[in-house]
Amino acid sequence: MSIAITLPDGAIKRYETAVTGLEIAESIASGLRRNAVAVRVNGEQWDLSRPIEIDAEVAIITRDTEEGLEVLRHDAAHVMAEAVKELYPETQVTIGPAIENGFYYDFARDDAFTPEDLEAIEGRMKEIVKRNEEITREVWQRDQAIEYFNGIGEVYKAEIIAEFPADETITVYRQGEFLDLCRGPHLPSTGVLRDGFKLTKLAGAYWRGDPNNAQLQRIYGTAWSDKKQLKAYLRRMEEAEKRDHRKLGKALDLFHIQDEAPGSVFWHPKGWAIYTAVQNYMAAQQYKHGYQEIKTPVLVDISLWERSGHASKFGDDMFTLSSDERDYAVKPMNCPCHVQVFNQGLKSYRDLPLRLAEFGSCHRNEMSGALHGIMRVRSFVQDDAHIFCTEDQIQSEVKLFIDFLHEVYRDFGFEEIIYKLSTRPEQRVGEDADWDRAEQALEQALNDNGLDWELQPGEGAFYGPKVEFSLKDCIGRVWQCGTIQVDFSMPGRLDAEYVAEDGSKQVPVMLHRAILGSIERFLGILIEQHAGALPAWLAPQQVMVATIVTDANDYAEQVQAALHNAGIRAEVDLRNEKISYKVREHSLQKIPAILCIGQREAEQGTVAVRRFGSKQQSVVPLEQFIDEFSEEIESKQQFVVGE
RNA sequence: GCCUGCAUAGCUCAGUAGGUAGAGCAACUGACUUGUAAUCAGUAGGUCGUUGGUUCGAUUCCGACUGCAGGCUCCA
Repeated sequence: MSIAITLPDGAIKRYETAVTGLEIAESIASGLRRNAVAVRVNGEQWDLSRPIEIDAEVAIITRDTEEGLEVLRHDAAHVMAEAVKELYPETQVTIGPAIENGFYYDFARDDAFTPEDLEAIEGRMKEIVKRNEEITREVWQRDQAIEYFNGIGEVYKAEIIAEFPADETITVYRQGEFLDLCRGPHLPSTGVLRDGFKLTKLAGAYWRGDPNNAQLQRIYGTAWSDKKQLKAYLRRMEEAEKRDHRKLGKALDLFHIQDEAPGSVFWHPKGWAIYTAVQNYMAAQQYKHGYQEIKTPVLVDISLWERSGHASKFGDDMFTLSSDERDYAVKPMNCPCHVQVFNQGLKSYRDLPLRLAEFGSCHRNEMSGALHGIMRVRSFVQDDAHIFCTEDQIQSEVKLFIDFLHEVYRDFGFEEIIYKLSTRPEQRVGEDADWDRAEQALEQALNDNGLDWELQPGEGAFYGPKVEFSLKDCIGRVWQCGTIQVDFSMPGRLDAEYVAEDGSKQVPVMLHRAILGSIERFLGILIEQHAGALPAWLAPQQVMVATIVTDANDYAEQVQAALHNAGIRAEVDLRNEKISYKVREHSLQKIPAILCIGQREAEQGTVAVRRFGSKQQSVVPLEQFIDEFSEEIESKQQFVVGE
């Protein structure tokens, strides 16, 4: 018998007997063996120590690759579980996967883990790594495994295994005294994990993600190929946290939130300047793209929400109030109101597609634990719009919308967009045939645009499937911003109709769509994306005119007036302070341009320009600066480092 | 809503093994007229989130509440 092993470079190695990944790695280079964490055999991940007995394509997985890191992180979870079992034997283990940048493990235990426990666990993990326990794979019968785990009091593990088919064999991994159900692969021994890991946080998590189940204790950690990588990651996170919109919102005096209005934002002058800049931009864009802007009431009788179906599904999350013996809801969304506008007067097929847009002020009683800065609030404004169209027009409208969204995101400097298609949920309204067509229309539009999208089965809205467009915040959390949703149900429920070509009355299809989503959330992400240093067209203060001597005050005010005349947001700083003091302060405020004005500038009609992010100055005539800066605003240029 | 943690001056934070608190910056006053990331001196500023309890005495210990943070769940 001879086994042919094909390596990634096409080379073929022959072995007389079964060979392990570790042996193959060793035979290629000792460095490769040192960095090996697992092996890919015919596309499947295997343990390095598992004998390969047939001809196979084999690739060694090393610790510095994404795939290798995933193996390391998964092992870190197991080592953590072993440490927890050693320190707190009464604890039950449940599941512990690798995740982006790290891993977690969910434990069941009556006493809560404390931050001090975390240190102890991490210390024990290091010991386990030092012990370098061999990790071995064993194949068990399902029933044998259930019996074993129940026998040692690990009922969660037994429950997981009990869901496998009765005749299925399962794999368990043994390291020291610790035995865990696992598909693998795992490292040959705990020492291979090395020291690039750290436990980071403690959290509650429901068993199987269901709030009706017991709440487990989840310990998160991060793991990297070595300590250097770990430190680099921790430094990156530290840097990223400086971009947090809540910190910048305070430091740059943009907004605040206070106890009396949880989940609602108090916008300060500078924050509101950004807000209006964004909203005005969107209004102009929507007009350009064939939308008509409307405004609908915030307080609407509850009966409308009962007819639309929102009251029964979201009643608990709606703010309601009574007055003059009528019950009202503070609108949580705009669509039923937009249908009311559509319903005024008789509509013809010639009116379609009809695109109604609104900066709709919405309130939702979000759970207290869900609130997050200005990203997740109870009071927000959507750049909402509803497109009333025929079924034939869905495809092209969705395509137009995606192009529109891309144009907007590009202007704001967003390159990385996450696309998701969410399909029919269990609790829904409408016919399955309609859902079929709606889902296909969205999928088709995504594919026509050549986008790389992810399917989220069952995550659609109750009235229709949706495409979500998400962006990441400073530490990589994903937030949904844009969306487009196909709705075959609500127009009918709310009696919308139009006269078709043949004179018959038809129910239009409604597309719900938003590009920014919640303006509040979008601004939070925008602030983080730019670390507070917004490009000139969005900066709340675009130019600061700072005097060097009081003799230049008059000229500085003339400069400010000239900037105002050119439509530039400019402030003037006449304080009796040194110019370096003013430069420092306005630089910390991340103002795009500081114009320093001294005796010379006053005499020559020039300005000394210092752009944010640069230590250079250039002295130019005032008119030239205004022209160039206006052009920069006009073209929505991204952040520019000055000459 | 659930789990864990946190709440001290306008901001960032220190502190009290239980005896009603301190720094830097900001603010205010004065001096300095200044050329590109902090001029100097002085003054003022806090019911230590709210509320019960233990105690001779609570900002500190315990409980409740509110809010915030990180997760979980939810997200029309």
